[in-house]
Amino acid sequence: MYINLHLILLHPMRIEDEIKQPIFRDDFQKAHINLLFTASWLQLRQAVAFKPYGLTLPQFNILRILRGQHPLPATVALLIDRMLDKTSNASRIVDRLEEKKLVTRTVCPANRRAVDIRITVAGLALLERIEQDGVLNASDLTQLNDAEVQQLNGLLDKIRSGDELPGR
Amino acid sequence: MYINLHLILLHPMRIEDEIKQPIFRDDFQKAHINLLFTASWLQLRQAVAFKPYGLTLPQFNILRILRGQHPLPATVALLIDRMLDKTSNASRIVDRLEEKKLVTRTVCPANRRAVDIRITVAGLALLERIEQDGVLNASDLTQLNDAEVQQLNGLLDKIRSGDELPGR
DNA sequence: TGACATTAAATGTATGTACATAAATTTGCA
DNA sequence: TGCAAATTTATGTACATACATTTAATGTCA
Repeated sequence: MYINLHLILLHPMRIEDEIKQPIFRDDFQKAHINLLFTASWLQLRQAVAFKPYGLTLPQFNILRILRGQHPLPATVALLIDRMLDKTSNASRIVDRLEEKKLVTRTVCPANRRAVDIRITVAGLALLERIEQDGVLNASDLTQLNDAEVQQLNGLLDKIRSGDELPGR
Repeated sequence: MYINLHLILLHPMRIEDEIKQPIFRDDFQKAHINLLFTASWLQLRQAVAFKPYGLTLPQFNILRILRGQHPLPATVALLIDRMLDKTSNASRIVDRLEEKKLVTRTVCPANRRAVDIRITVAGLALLERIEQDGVLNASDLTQLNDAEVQQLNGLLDKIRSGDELPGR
């Protein structure tokens, strides 16, 4: 039930082998934990890969959204709309990118409530360097072949299909 | 590439249908995002389910570890060892459980560096109530059948197999 | 014994998430 | 026109993660 993440990160093995509580109730429970655990594993690998560049994952993602817009600006509302998690706080992530001179913030002249956010030359250069170093490829699912990846996508889509959030 | 979590939470659909950037580079990239995304989806469902009980997920997990030890105490070191993420801060999560009178902290008489942490009667009662209300089952992978769940476990195990963390 | 290393927990700092609220601007309509 | 509602961003609080450092107690060994 409870797993030591860093141990597995360094010495990958089947999830049973790291479980302290003896067994899972059933394969469903195992899959549930396995899913959360594998996602953490991927995220930690990514975070470690980005660390040498002084970026966190959310900061990297926002930079990429901004590059997608470049040379047009993005507003905070656009960033929120495109981020993985809608409720996270784009304003403060942009604060940190601004401190590092990777983005600029200017009041939108057409609508003074809004803020135009633009990636800087330094921001573009940093993204390019990260991509040229192959940081993204390092965290790919290289252990799976094409058929397996398609299977996985089907299963994950199915998990989220056909039901509503209970009690809301 | 970037997905609106809360929309999907309320209206599950295939992951392509929520993507703002037009397409994935390939099925591998899609599976990567799909995995992170589905795990967030499960976690958010769980967090929402625990909210009425005034617990966060890490707090709930630590309570369960403590019940597993009960009536013996656990040390902070034992909690860290059994938690999903070894580097998270068990001390401060125990702080919050202690404020809610769900656990007690006493200096270990045999080793005054260590702290004995025990679940209280109120803590045990809360766990029982949560489980009787079926909160755990609500977040199961009910959309999959037995064969699919086994397939999923195999694929997830395979993702983490056979390589080391690059550059560490 | 006493100096030094080791261990266990707590604390500090930076970041991010989740959620509520505030502040400024714009919109819309009586 | 003028005032309420809506929009856009920023801020505040609580909690958690990640990582470094501190504090206290114990262990080791010359």
